[in-house]
Amino acid sequence: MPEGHLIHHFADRIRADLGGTEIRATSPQGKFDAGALDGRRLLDVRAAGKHLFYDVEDAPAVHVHLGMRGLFLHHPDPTTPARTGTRLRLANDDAAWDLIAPSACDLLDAAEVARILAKLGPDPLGPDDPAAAVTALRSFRGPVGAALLDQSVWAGVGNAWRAELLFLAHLHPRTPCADLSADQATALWELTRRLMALGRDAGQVVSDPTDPDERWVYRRATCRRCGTAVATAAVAGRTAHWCPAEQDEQVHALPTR
DNA sequence: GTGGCATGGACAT
DNA sequence: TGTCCCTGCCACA
Repeated sequence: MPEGHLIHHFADRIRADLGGTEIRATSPQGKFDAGALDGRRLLDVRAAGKHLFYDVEDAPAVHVHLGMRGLFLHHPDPTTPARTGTRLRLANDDAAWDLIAPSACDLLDAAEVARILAKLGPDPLGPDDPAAAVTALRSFRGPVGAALLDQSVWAGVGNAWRAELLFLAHLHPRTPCADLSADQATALWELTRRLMALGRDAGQVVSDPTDPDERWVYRRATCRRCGTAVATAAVAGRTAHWCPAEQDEQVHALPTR
């Protein structure tokens, strides 16, 4: 679940529930020292790609990364007991938000936060910067299927989005980025922004707005559009899914640059 | 009950 | 490229 759209989704919800209020911070699991945050005001909750930051008044920032297995749990009743293994609970009188199994939950100073942000490429759910996004994608040395997972190219895309976006763009995951035309790269960026924004608001991957629970190729046996058996192979170390009938290897079909 | 896999990424090699 | 780490879910005994 935790690709960039969900991180933005949770940042929006947690900000709405807890932002601007004094929070109680605890670590039911005991693996995090919440003392520096407890009783202080939560100023903001920010998402950048797959990273989330809590800005707390007069305290270091909390950097959260869910990795593959982390999750946020919302409790409308803040007295609900936390499940065992809850790394961090932030609560006020109206709600509690629990963080489970993150790959990162650290207190960072401003320089360390800046260092993380500096490594990230344009975020499709951040301010629109098509020129930077297109340049980053087209100058990547490798296939587009690897570029989309590289957070320094675009920040927030994960394996599920990679599969669905490349399907909709008719791009084979092994298409070299150097072969992408500016128009293709721009179209892919715009598609990514549009769908990930729907995904952020819905709290799930949305690759067909008319049927948000469906996928075109990701983890499917057959292509939802044409029925061809979905092909899979590791691209950049993760399983890529594509429709061999609709996503040609573009070795010869070379677009204008 | 067990084992394998996974929507991620850091680090060693 | 391989290894490791955070846990949940599923298929299979």
